[in-house]
Amino acid sequence: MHTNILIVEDDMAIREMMAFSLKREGFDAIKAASGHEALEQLNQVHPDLIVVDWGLPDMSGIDLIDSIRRDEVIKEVPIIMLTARSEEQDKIKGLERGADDYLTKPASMLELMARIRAHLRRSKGFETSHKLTYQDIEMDASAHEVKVNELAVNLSLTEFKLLKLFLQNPNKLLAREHILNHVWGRNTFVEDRTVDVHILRLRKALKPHARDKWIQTVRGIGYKLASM
Amino acid sequence: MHTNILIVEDDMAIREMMAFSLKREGFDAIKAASGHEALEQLNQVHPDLIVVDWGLPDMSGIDLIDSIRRDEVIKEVPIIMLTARSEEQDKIKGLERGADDYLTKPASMLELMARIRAHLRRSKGFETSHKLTYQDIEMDASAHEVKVNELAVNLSLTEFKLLKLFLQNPNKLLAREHILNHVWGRNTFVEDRTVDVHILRLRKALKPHARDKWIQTVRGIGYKLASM
DNA sequence: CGACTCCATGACAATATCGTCACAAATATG
DNA sequence: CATATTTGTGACGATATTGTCATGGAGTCG
Repeated sequence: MHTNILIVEDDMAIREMMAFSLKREGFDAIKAASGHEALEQLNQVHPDLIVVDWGLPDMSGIDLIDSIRRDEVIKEVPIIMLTARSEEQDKIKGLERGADDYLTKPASMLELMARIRAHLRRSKGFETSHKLTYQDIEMDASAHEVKVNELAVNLSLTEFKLLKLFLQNPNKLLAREHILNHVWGRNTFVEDRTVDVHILRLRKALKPHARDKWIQTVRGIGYKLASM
Repeated sequence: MHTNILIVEDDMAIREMMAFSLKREGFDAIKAASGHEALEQLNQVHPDLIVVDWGLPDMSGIDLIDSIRRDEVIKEVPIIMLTARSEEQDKIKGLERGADDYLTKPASMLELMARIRAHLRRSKGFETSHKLTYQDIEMDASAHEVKVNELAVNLSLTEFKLLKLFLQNPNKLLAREHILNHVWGRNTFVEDRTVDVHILRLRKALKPHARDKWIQTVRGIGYKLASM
């Protein structure tokens, strides 16, 4: 079976050396020299792991990670950041923003390979059960079913996606911006207020079967799923 | 929700420092000073993540990893190795043998915390909450929650940001100028006195649940969060 | 002890934000 | 094709939040 690894690195020498090492180890290397090239590649292939250089000619590696993590399809892919800087703050920023690992250049190819294998070992056999629950709310994402207190609830598609997002982030505050990106997608132009209306509809749909106030309003920011 | 982290480290100073940092960030730290102590602990609790020192008095950290990975119940737990040696061969051996990550001592606590959160994000499927605490005050920024003495406190957005700034700089004197820049932003035109009013409101909000005087006035300059 | 500066506090008006409804357009359903 | 359902948006009243001011009190200094 093929294991595809995407290398995003503008320095040709390093890029080719990494590709060579990867092939030596039996992986398939996909190459990109810039952030936009990487995004183009990602429209075609869904790699098993991505190695990203911090400093790219057109965008920061962090921005690229943001884009990937916001894409519903590929957001689960492990990402290893690579950088010439060794400042601790960069490392921490990278890890906080969604990178899974962080290496400082000049990186040892052997260590990079070892870390790649460690991450792949994890993500293989990664089976997400499509059941999500929070208290009395049960969702079977693959069957597109929602139950509250064992009673089936009928939700429109948007309401369903909205509830799914909440169930994936229980007790977390979700900004309207964030909700828009994840439920409607990044390139759609929808008013902020629209979120409110759909929250209202979701609340109405959940209300009959259970106690109210599952979705709380955080004034000035957004909403969160929480028990009061 | 509790997130248990097992620290396996024979050096007491390092072990306690790590435990302290973990608690500060809202994790529950379990401690073990040797391999056998670790295995005993693992019979009782199933931690969400394990930090293992390479050199233990009774067994090598690698042997401990082997034991863990052979146990059907806990073998999935993420493991971060920590070592005084920086030899590349050790790193690679550790990663090949089942560690998920590898840090060289003296490790920065901030980097360790960032990596811990990155691994938990993977294994738990969502962001771990990032907590700030100072004495009886607890703030979970991602959930937008503040508790004083375990009791929830309702804060407006400005009050929340203000308290967050204080919690990020405990015991530090913050000038009004500085507060304005960080809470209101650099390009907003707000009177200095406005800070005073919001300090007042924040004090009022915190007061009912706990002893007063957390936020002290420093005449002529600003305020600071400090215990008297 | 004055004289002065600086801060705490309450009141208030302006503003921002939210919940809700109604409606029209888009889409699905039969 | 006719009829539901879903979806996005504007409007508007209710409510929370916010910035500013006025006032009195506390702190500081010679």
